[in-house]
Parts: sequence; C-alpha cells; structure tokens
Amino acid sequence: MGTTLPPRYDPGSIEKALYEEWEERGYFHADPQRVLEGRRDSYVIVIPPPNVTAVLHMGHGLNNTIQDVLIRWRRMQGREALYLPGTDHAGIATQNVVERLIADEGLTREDLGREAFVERVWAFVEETGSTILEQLRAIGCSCDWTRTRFTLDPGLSSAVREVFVRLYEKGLVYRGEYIINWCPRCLTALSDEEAEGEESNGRLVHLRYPLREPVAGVELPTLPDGRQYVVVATTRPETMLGDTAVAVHPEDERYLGLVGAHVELPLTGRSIPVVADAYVDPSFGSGAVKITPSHDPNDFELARRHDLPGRNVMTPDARMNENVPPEFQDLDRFEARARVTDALSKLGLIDRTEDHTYTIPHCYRCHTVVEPRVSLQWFVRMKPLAEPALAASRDGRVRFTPERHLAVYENWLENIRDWCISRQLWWGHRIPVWYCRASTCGHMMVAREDPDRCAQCGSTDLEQDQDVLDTWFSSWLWPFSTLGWPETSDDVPAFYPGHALVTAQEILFFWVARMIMAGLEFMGEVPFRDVYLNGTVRDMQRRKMSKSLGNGIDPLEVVRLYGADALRYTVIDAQGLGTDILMDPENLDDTFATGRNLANKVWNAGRFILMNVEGESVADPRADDVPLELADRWILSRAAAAAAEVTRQLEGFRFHEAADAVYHFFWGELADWYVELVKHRVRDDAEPASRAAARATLVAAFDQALRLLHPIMPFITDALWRRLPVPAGRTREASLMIASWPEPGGAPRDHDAEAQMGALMELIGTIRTLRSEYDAPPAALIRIHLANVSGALQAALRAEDRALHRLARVEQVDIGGNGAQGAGAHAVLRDGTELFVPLAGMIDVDRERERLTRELQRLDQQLQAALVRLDNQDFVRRAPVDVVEREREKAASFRDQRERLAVKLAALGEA
RNA sequence: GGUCGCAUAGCUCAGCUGGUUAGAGCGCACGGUUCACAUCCGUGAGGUCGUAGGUUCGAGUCCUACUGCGACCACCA
Repeated sequence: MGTTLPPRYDPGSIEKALYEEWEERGYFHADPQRVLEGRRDSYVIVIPPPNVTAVLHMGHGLNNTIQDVLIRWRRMQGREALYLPGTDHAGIATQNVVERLIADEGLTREDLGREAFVERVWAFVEETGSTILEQLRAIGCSCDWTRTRFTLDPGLSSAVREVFVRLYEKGLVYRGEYIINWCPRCLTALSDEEAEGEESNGRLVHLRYPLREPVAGVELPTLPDGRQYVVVATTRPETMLGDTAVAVHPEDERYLGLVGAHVELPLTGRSIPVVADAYVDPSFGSGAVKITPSHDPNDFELARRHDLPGRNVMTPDARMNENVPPEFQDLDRFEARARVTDALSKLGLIDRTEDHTYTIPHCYRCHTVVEPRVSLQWFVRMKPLAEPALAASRDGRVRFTPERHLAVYENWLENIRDWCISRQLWWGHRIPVWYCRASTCGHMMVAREDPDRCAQCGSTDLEQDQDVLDTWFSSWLWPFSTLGWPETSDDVPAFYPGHALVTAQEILFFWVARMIMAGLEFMGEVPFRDVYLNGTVRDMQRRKMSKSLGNGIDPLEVVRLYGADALRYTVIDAQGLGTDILMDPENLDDTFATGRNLANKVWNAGRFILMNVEGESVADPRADDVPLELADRWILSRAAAAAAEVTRQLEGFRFHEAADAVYHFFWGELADWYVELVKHRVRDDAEPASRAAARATLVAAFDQALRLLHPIMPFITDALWRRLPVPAGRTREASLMIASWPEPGGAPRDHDAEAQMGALMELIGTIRTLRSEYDAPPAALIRIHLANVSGALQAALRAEDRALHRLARVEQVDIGGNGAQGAGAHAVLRDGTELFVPLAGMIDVDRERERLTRELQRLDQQLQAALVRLDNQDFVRRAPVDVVEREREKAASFRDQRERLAVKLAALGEA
C-alpha cells in the first residue's frame, strides 16, 4: 500500500498491461465444456466481420463497444460469454485494393495471371489483415482470440462448399442466363443489394421512330418526308441501338392499330415490331416504350413474354460493340450517348428533350454506374429460404431493436428476389462446379471435393467454373461456420444458437436477413435471438463519416488522447435507442468530454477512497456489528436501486439510459453527496465506530459502482477495484472482469433512509439556492428557522446533525417557535417543511418581496388547477384512489402554503 | 410511388406501462484556492413538448389530419 495515485488519470499507463493480463489469464476464452456440462449458460455474440483490409473507424468503435458491453455484462452475470472475432475476405473490395497496389507497379491482374494475383492478395492480407483486430484490443474488446476466423479459412471454405452443394441438390441453386447488374469497372456481376440507387440529374430524350409502312386508322404525326412516327422516350439514348421492339399498352386506343406493325430503328435500318404489353403505362410520356431486352431488366422480362430477341450492343466494359454501326463502335457508353443523340438530331428524329431526375444503380464498391447485362450466372432461389425467416420474426424467435426495423426486414423478405451469387472475380471462394471438357461430353459436376475425373465419361480433362462466390455467400454462414460446422465439434452445440447480433442497419439485407435464413436452413434454428441495429456515426452536419469526406475520427487517436474508457463511455452514452451519433471531428476535446471527465472523476473518487481506507481492514457494511448511520444506509440503498436500473436498461438495449444510470449514481449520489457527507467521519480522529461504518460503506458502495461501470469502462474500473481492501474473511476474484454482477434485488432497498436523506438533501439544496440568490458570502455562517418539519426531515436532522453545517454552512437551526420573523427568505420544501432564513443586512428586501409575490401567484394557479380537478365528479369517481388522494393532499398543501406565504409576505412588507 | 420513422431547453438528446412541479449533458450567466478532482464544486436563466382536432377523470406519451425533416425499398421508359 501507500502508493498514492497520481491526481490525473493516465490511461496509457494501465490499459495495455491490463489487457494483456486479462488475455493471458484466459478471461476472454469461452469453454464449451462448461456449457455442455450444464454449469453455465452461454452468451454468444459473433462480430460482424470487418473487411480484412479495413482500418478501425468510429463506426467499428461504436459497434464493437456495444458488443463488448453486452459480453462483459453477461460474463459478470456468470454466463459463458463468447465474443467471436474475425474478418471478411471482402471479394471486390480487397481485389480492388490490391489491383490499385499493383497498378502503381504498372501491372494489371491480367499481367500477373490468376494464380499469381491471388497469391499476391494473400500476401497482402497476411501482412495487413490483423490490423483491425489489433485495434479492437486497444478499445478493450474481450474477444476470444483463440477463435479468430477469416471467411477464407479452410474450415469456413468447406462450409461454403457444403452449403452450395446442399442448395444445389435441393434445387435452390441454379445457373441461368438472365439480366443482372453488371459493374463495367469491376467487370463482375452484382447482386441487387450491391447495386445502390443514387439520384442523378439526366435528360429524358424523346425519339421519333418512323413507321415502316403507313398504318390506317391510327392518328400519328408525320415527318417532313411524309412518314408517320411514334415517339418513345429514354434516358439512355445509346441503348436504342439495341432496341428490338416498341411496346404499347394493349388497351391504349391511340395505338390499337399499330400493334403488329413495324417501325424502322433509326441509325440501324433494322425493322422492329410494335407489341402490346400491360407493363406499359399509357399515361407516361407518349405511351410507347422502346424495348431493349439486353440492357434493361423490364425490357428483358417483356421480351421473354413476347419471345423477342435480345441484341447486346456493349462490351463488358460498357463500350459499344460490333453490333452497332461502325461510327459508334468502341465508344464509351456516355460518349455514344452524345453521338447517338447528335446523329438523331441531325436526322430530325429528336422530338424533344427534358431534364429529368432519376435514380440509377451504382456499384456499391466503386460507384460506377451499373450497366444491366445479360449473362450466364449462378443464383440462389430465395423464396423457400425467406418464408421460414419471416415466420421466425413473426412468432418472435428473432426480435429487432429498435423494433421499427422489423417492418423493413419483413418487407424485404416478402418481396425477395433471387440472389445472383457468382462474381467474375479472382479473390474469393471458387464456385465448386466442374465442367468436362471432353468434346462429346460437357457434363457439369457440383461437388464437395475436387473431382479428378468426369463422372459421366471418365475424362480427366476438367475445368472448374471460373467464377467466385459473392462475399456474402460466406458471411451468411458466419454464426455457425465459425464454430467449425459442418465438422462436428463441441462448439456448435455449446454456442449455437447465439444471442445478440449487433450491427449497422446498412447490412440488414446483405447480412442479417441472410444469416437468419441460413441459420434456419442449415441449423434448424435462428442464429440469434436479438438483432440490435446501432446508429450511424455522423459529423456535426449529419454527414456520414467517410474517408473521402475526411470527416472521420480515428478511435486510436481518441484512445491515445483520453483512453479507451473515455471513448467507450462517450459512444455508449450517446447511443440512444435508434438514434444516430453526432461527433465533431474538429473538436475531440468537447466530443469526448463526457467520457474523459467521468474517467477523471472515477479516478479521483478512487484516490480519495483509497487514501482513506488504506492500511487498515474494513468491514462488510452488511455485517450485524457495523453501526450504519443514515447516510450509509442511504447510499447502500441507492446502490441497490442503481443495480436494478442499470440491469433493466441493459436488458432492453437502452445503452444511453444504462450509462446515464451509472453516471447518476456514481457522480450525482456517491461522489456529490455520500463522499461529502462522510468526509469528517473517515478522518483518523473520528469516532471509531462511526468511522468504521463509513469506511466499510465507502468501500462497498464504490465496489458496487465499479461493477456497474465495468462493462462500459473496463480498464479504470478494474485498476481501481483491485486496490480496494477486502473485508476480513471474504475473498475476491483476481479481476473485476470475472467478478459478479450486482443482481437487482440482491440487496434490499431502505425506503426510510431514502425518504429521510431525500428531505435533508432538498433542505440543503434550498439553503444553497437562497445563499446563492442573496449573494451570501460563501464562508458566512447562517442560522435558519424551520417549522412544520416533516418526520423524515426530523429524523435526518438528528442522524446527520453535522451535515447542515458542513454542506450549507448553517451554524444554528431553530425548530418551531416564532423566530421566523423579520426580513428573510422563505421557502417550502416538498414535504411541507417551511424554511426561513433571516438574512438581515445581507438581502435585498424589495427583491425578496417580489419573489414571494411571484411564488404566491404560482401557488394560486396550482391550487386552482387542483380544485378544478377535484370538482370533476368523473375524476373523483373513476381515477385510482391514491391518485385522487394525492390530489386532495396537494390541494390542501397548496392552500396551507398559500396562507403561510401570505403571512410572510405581510411580515416582509412591514419589515 | 410504397413502407417506416422523427419533430421536447441555444445545441445533442432522455422521458420505457398515459398519473407528483417535463429531465440530462454540453453551452451560457453568477459565485467558489476548505487537504479526491478547475477534466472540479455550488447556484441560476432558458420549455404554450411542430400545428389543429379527438379519446380520457387526466396526454409530451394514445388516435386523426396537416406542416416540416429523414431513412429504406421500388421496373415508369
């Protein structure tokens, strides 16, 4: 003992060593045996695996802190808590990063070839891939690092294969030629979710398509050369080169005679038919639509219905191909757009052009405008998977917090479309499909193990499908693939299903919904009971933090400046239910003030307490022979209340409220009141029994506060907790991390003590207010008069007879009698106790008179309101008895107070 | 176009099952060197709870409409 703590908390000096110690002692490790043997219930959170190339940002900071709070809290509750870490190979994202790297060397991935390129990516991943996991340690995440997983690990890869094969065998995986979202820059297919709509300003160009031959009975405008024409509109004029029809609504009277006729497709000379289809909205534009089956999803569908051919006019990188007139060949699509418009204009075939705002899909990785493209891809049939997932949310097997996300989730599942899972990338899980290359065979094999010969013809000339799977095809298995599935293990039965899934709402569809589907399909159970969707971290202009905007906050910088605890507390305190979090990247001092200040306060309270309890043993305040005083009983009762409150809030994922509750107990009650109340009792010269009780209570209350705060601020709480003395005969864990959570109801409330201290605290507060209001010199001792003193206050004044003197500088208290005369300040406490402070020579009598007048008016209003209510027969008859009773008491008390006030006012007037 | 959400102090937000005088932090103002802490302590000002109706004995809380924001989804060329 004896080493005094420095007056300022220096997180840097304790965090790293503490973390290493926790890890070395195995506190992070979850043991399946303890669960399987029934000794403990599990509590499992799998991390949303960050991209392997990612660097920690505030979004991760918030997300992982929430997870760690839940994990640490449950661990303290005695659960076998597993926080399972890992990373995602992030197909396109990672491939793009490495492509950019080799571009600096003047190389493309084609230059390297597939094998060398993939090796290159592996090298990069091995070199940098643990960065983000290391950073999670810095913010205190208690992950079980012995179970760190990567989506491309052999085990997880075999899970991917198993799932692909099973779905194929069930007929839920199929291959087909469809129109899909294609990124012309990444040169791969994308799922619908990966194509993000972004609003942009374009032009809606109305084109004139001349009729091949005159049609009778249809009123159509004519060109100068006398030919009739129909007008069609498009935002992408270049696609007209791939038109294979024009469509009108079957009941559109304007065009009835036109169906079956042909128009000439300008610039190409091709002749294309007019078809009728209900998809066309007669009220939009001219009511006629150009049909480009190869470049528009709706047109693709319509063409299938009408057996129309497609005509692909673009290369994979979105340049015009050989299917267009020579003058447009090889032009980029946007360049072609301008040239086609020009050419049509010269021919007098542009009817008009208007500005148009519309939403077009962009690649979610590189933001290039997606080009719909017909190609041969692999898909998962989603309806059969979505139905059980819907049922699970409807019967409450999965709950969403905040609840409103449930509707979004269900809406998506109800309208689910098939999932395009093949990607024309090199980095990822290769599709486990082989094609026989023997000229007469061509057999396709879908296999768990790499085949060495064709199952049909025996040829060894096999070629594996060139494509890889969507990254999310491995992520959706994360809750069980990380536990070793499909191999049998102790981990699966011990830790599946898990409990909470904490993530950002952006990946509700990408990941959460699909995990629920996969869990139900392959494990027969939902992967977690609760889905908590945390808010988004934004800057003061509410913009999302991003690298490109440069408005991010580096969590490690915050840790360096204020410590991990300050970071954690700040984000947890800011995480209201369903709210975004606003932080100012320009002003870290203010942004993290809440957490930083609290850490400092905890540290200093710890200093004070340790300073006073060092060197001697302390008792357990609940032991029979400890003569607890009022303040002691009060703070112990408040500690019990805080435990109940914090627990309740955490159970409801109300992080802000949980943080607020600990904060209020710690700072507002323990530090501001209890510590001040007992300062004189812990001194060496204090009365020994009283001193012993105060020291015992101080230690017990601080212990409780540290436990409640530990999930949010693990470092500072453990560091201080370890130095607290242990009551004789008691033992304690080596770390707060594995100590027990104060269960609500574990200690009884003391309602008498709370009422008595409440009255005393209000009295002290009121005296302080009056002193401040009348500018009483801080050191000046005063005398007060009390009348109509409540029983609670009487008891409190007896028990804490020095509190008024110490906390409000009151040197004498006169109770009852008629000393309350002359000029002075008057106040009535909530329990009806009247306070009179004679401040002769110190107060402004006029001002006080004004104040009392205002007070009188206020009381009048309140009295009136109460009387009106009591006058209401319905209220009196129907409202609960205690409510009516309270109203009566209130009215009586208002009337009482009013009378007394009037007297005082009169007295003041005469003074 | 569809679905959902939000509107409470200067700012950011709590207010959970409708029930004492609607709260917190920050900011602001005033005062404070008492041996835990100025990253602190004490005190204060500041609210017709978006608008209009309704339900109820009672509404910040429930219902309806309106206004203003926002999110997600969507095939109007």
